[in-house]
Amino acid sequence: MNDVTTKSKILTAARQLFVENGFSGTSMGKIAKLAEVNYSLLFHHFGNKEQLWVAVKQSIARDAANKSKTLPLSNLPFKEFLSQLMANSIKFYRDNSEIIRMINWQRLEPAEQSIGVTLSTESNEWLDAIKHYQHIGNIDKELKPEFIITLILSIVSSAALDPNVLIKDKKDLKAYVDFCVIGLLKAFR
Amino acid sequence: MNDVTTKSKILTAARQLFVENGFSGTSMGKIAKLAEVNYSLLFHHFGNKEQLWVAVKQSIARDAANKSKTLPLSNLPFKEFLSQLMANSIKFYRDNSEIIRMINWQRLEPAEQSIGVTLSTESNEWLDAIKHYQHIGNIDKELKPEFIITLILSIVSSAALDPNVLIKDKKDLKAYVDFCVIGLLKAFR
DNA sequence: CTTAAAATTGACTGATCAGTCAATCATTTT
DNA sequence: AAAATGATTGACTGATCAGTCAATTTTAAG
Repeated sequence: MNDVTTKSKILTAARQLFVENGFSGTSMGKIAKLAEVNYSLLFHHFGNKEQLWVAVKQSIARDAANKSKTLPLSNLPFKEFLSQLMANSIKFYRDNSEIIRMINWQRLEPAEQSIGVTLSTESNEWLDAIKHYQHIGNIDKELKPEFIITLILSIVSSAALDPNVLIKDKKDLKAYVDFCVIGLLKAFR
Repeated sequence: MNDVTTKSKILTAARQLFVENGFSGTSMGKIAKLAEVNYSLLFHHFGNKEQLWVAVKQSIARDAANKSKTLPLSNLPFKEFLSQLMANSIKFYRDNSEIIRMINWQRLEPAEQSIGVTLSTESNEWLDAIKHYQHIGNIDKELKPEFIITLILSIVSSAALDPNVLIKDKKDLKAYVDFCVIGLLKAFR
């Protein structure tokens, strides 16, 4: 029953290699070697490569779920709310590059079953927060909350994920976030 | 000298498979089979797998360059300019999903040399257009043109690329683009 | 202590992988 | 017509791939 150790050693190694090289770029042999574990044990503990891939995705998703809480409190002034929302989201993306890579692999590689890694299951909470700020007059009530969320999310994800030529260091990023917050305030009023 | 036909048959097949499955997800054998060409000919015409991969990237980049022109004319009213810019860009992304997939493969898979497929080399023209609209008073002169471009680009790329739960059909997209244009007009003033 | 169950090992399979090579075929040059 | 050049073929290599299996060791239960 050294099972926990061995199984988790395999999972850790698989996670690292799958995140780095994707499904078809990773071989069971390399996973076994990295985990310092007999090759056959991978199949004993996980069945086959695809089941191991699924297990890795679930493991990453579980970790991500525990670290979420990107949404600030709705009793903040709207400007602060926006500012924190963007900062939190960008930090979340930055801190969870594993998930990001995994999501991107999942998008590109032939989809067996896309259950597993996803982002922003908290959409409903976002919607509620937006509606709240519409109700107290910070956001034009004519604007569709779905559009507002989509807009914010696309800004945030690009800022955090895309390697941007125009925004190089952290100072630039901070300035850019401020620029966006001020712009969004005007846009939504 | 049936070279043109054979070589291009290989390139076409390779392009399809590389775009679908990436570098390590594609085998030379499958390319040969799809191209209906002798296996050894791939090496005779392209050297090895990586050189074929590079050739495919160049081929895609070349095609994309010919189809660019996403930038509207700067003598349009700013609102029309923004509107057309977003529509053109989204259409460009939609029409060139091959390039998009290739860029994403390139981002994920171990980078040998990232020459080849890239987007928005026209950044300078974008900058000039923004500065022009700042000069004639449509955009606040205090705002950094780089930030403005980054913002527009991130909105556009997300709208075109990310599978969005909240925006399903073309009507939604059109409405969303209008929403963004109006918002950006207010934000930049 | 005995026995059953689980963990671990190493040897093995057949398929596929990228790449080579000498021989043949087709075309062009001289 | 002869020679040279390039295109094409098929047979081959050694490495790696995912996966199997029987035998052995370790651990847990009665």
